Amino acid sequence: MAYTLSIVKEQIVEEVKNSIEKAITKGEFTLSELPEILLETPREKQFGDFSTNIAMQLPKLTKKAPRFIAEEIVSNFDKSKTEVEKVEIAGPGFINFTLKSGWIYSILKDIKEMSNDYGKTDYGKGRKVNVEFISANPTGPMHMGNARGGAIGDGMAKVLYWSGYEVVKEFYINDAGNQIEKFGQSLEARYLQVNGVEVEFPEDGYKGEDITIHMNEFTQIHGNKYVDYDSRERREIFIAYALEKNIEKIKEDLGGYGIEYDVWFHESSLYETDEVAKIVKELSDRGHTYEKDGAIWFKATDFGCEKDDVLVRNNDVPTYFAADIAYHVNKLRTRGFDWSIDVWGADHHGHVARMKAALDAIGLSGDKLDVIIMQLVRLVRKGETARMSKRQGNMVTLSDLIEEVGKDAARFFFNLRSPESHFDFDLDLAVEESNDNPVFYVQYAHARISSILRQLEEDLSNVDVDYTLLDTDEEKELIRILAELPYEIITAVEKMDPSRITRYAMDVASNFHTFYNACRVRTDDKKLMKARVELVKSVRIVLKNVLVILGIKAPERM
RNA sequence: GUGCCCGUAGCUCAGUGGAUAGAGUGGCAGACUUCGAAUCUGUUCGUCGGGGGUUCGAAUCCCUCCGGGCACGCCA
Repeated sequence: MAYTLSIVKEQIVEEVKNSIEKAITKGEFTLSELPEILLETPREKQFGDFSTNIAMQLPKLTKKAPRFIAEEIVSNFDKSKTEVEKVEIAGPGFINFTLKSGWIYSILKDIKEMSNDYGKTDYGKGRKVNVEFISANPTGPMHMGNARGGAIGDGMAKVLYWSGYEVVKEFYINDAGNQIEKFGQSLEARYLQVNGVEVEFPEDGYKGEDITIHMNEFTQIHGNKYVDYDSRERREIFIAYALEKNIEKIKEDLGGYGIEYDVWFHESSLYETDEVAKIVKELSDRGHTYEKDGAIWFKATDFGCEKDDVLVRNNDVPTYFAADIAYHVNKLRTRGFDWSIDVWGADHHGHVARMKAALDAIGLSGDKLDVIIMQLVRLVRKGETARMSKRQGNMVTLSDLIEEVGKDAARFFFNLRSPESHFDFDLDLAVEESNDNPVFYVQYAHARISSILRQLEEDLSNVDVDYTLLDTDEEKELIRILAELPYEIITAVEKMDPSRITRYAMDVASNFHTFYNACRVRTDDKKLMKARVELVKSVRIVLKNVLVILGIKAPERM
């Protein structure tokens, strides 16, 4: 999967290295270690196709002026080994390369050959990575924060896959622990109320209407016979019933949101297999725990954390933290993932350091875990921010959102900003201006191309393709953007930010629309027309691939 | 109080050591007898939160202060 662009860049980097070595051989300067040579694309066209700042990196190491070094590199640079036409020194010591005009056209050949795979690389070398996201509590429906996590997590999984990783998408079902207890108490109270028994509702219980609905339906099916049951027993029955319903609903909603998981991992399974107890014992055996006030503590402070944390409470019930350690050990050791990426809300950021510390303590490197912390979504309604709480039951659910703004818009919108940006979701605006949503801008470009290709049915198969006819600024600029796709995807992986792909999509669409208004595809000049048809086809491939990554439809008509 | 995230155009955000800080949106002025005007073109808009420092060069790195969010539990 060697793309034209990477070959062209590599040649230049190699030749810059050679030039520096030649200068050293001639005794112009000395250098113990050569820093990495980076080629960047200059903002201004006048500075050529690529530039490097290497001459400005070297003064410290060589004790020579940057311009002197730049001149040495340029005078030793052998253009014939590259696609370079012109080398210039500019500003404080930039070396700017202008390429021969024909080089970009082979990008179009790359795209045509790889088609639906264009953009894929072997960057990840098949390393196994687990992406865990949303992992909403199954005690109720998913909310807008989960929607953001879903768009980010699924997008992240896609760019990893496109970069040559072996990816597993996973949902961690928190079906154990304290909140399940509360869930059971809430269900029980509603059941009794539904059946005419006056009881007080638990103060910190789940107040959402969904709890009552569950128990209404349950009563219709099973009647009121549980009124006289043992409390503990009936709670378990209610929990099992409602949990299954909720998980079903979560799967259904996520299907409507375009997200399919490979693995649904039950927290409760970690207790069934005793993995939680085993991991606590393993930490103890390694000497990283102690007892205090009847509880077992993890010595997180030994691993750079600010305070220690409880693993097992004084009532012998393990904490969520203990289960989470067992879960990550299960991912990284039992199942052998090389890398675990979790998407968490900002309210959990304090958990990151101790989680990594625990993995270090267990002898697995905490570096194998990366957590994408996304800032919380704040809901704005009628200009006012609304607090959302599952227990208060006043939230906007994922299915509400999809119903109002549509799957594509929601997916696009939640991947518009980088995860760490604070995000105000103005519901009124999203509903009211849904036609102005940028998702349509990108989809429109795809539909427009499809329309063009539908209409240009004239048989051009006898005409040879001559890409060099595509020589306007708009055409060349468009081709350059198309060439970036594989690197944009890799950058999204490196920065752990799939929203880069959304912005890239808009960039492609924008350049296409500009081209469309400047150049006519249908012309009397059949050779030119053929070349433009091929260009337009390439744009469609890139748009489609990008929309696949984002989980958004690429419509042929709209 | 301590830790983390954020502060860039009227608004929403890119840019995290390079050249004259960019998009979208809004405002203004234009472009369809011609491949889809859900589009395009031009134009307006900046104490990069304030101050100090590091260096050839800082929105970007360091220090400090201000403002907003989150966390600091034997909750998850």
